[in-house]
Amino acid sequence: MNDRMILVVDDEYELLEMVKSIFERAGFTQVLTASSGEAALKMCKEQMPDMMILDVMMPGMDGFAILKELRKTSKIPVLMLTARGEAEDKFMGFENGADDYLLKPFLPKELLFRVQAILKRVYPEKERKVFLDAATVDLEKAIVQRNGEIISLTAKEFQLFEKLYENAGRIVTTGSLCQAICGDFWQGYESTLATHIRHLREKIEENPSKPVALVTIKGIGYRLNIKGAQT
Amino acid sequence: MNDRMILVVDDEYELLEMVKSIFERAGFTQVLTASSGEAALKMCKEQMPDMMILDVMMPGMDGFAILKELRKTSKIPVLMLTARGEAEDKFMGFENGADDYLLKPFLPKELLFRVQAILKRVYPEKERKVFLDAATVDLEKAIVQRNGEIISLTAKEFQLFEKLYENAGRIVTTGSLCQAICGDFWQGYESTLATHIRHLREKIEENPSKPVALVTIKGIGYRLNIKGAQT
DNA sequence: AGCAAACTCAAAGTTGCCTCAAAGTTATCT
DNA sequence: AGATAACTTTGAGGCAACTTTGAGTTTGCT
Repeated sequence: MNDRMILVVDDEYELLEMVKSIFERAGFTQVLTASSGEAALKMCKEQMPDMMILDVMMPGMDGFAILKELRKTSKIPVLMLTARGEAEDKFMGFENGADDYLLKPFLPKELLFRVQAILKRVYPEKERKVFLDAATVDLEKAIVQRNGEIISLTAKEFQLFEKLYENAGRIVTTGSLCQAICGDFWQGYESTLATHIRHLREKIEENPSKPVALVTIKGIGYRLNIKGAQT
Repeated sequence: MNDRMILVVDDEYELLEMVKSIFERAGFTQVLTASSGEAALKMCKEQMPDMMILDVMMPGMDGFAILKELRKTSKIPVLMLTARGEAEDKFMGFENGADDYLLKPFLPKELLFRVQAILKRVYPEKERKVFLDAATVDLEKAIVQRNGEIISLTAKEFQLFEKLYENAGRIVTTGSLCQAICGDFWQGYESTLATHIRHLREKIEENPSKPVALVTIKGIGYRLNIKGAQT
């Protein structure tokens, strides 16, 4: 879904992989990594990523030096990762042109949210709205508009809708949907999924019992019908 | 965004670029540079900048000479940069018509702050007001107007509101808000944040227990809804 | 120093999302 | 048509997150 290119820079292999997987799990398809300042700067020139995640503490060229060098030629947004001891240095990072910073250790959710906030701010997209038969869903704000009324989606409902929207017009299996909501070990979650489907229908359908947009494909799964694209 | 035109005058390329990037990162879109007194004076005539940053120590025409010459024709505000040794000269600068001075080396934040203070003083802006569902917040004065009543915000409440306002319409994570208020080591501050949220709601909401403007996004953070931009 | 306002934090109270099960309904197959 | 499997619908319980209150501490002002 999210096709922005992200460059993660850190000397620790562990952290590099962790951050990379956080983004990949979130649907980012282009995640580059670099383990030194030199490599990072080179990659920046060649690949032109949309955003950089930069660890401050690195041997050789540290995060600040990299940032300073980078700023001579590029304005791409940077989020810095700093450890506890480096507290006051971080101000330097901010003033030198970092867009945000995060203290280690951090929650994956926190990192994702901040990166997405920066991306939205720097590359303002047109509204990501999905038009359905009876309602309109705003993917930015996770809200539904129906009859002028504004209804907000819960976390699970939103995940569910996103998964369906990614495959709009096509059938999505029950297992696939369960996985999108509750992760890998979803066996036995089917009945709960049904409840979420119900709740989502109550928000996006004119008549939840006679669904038009989110239809059941018996024995297989569900399909979301959106307006403007039909098959 | 700040669209005031700023002219930076210095003979050192490094400093020139640094100052320029400080302003550009802060949202200034028109930053000119000049590396000699002659060039600076010429630019002043042609471009009519709104403000000048002037280094005292320069070969040829020094800062004082430039300022003296400038004042024959212009009243634009000037902030002078002086090195430590030139401390007493500062009085000369002041008397010659400088609006402020700053000792090198300085923190970018400090420079920005002073420049913005001067700009506000010299070019008083229209009111920066935020309209909410039940109240109006004045960002200059840090006060809230509701039902004709005037309520002032405390420091933390104001910081909190500013952070939310910067991201108006978007979700701001709890961590981000804590960070904005109490700095870096915010883990464990969440419950205090909740209290500030409560107090802020008591000031800006009609019914703090049924918030309309400052809404909770369960599990993630909060969002500020402002009037005039909504869908 | 003394006071008031602001801040912090913990503890109790509340909300609402998620889950799951049980009963009802619909589609499909023979 | 009847049987069966799949899906729908409802409701109740649990739990984590959020709210609210109050009391203690700090801060800033006179």
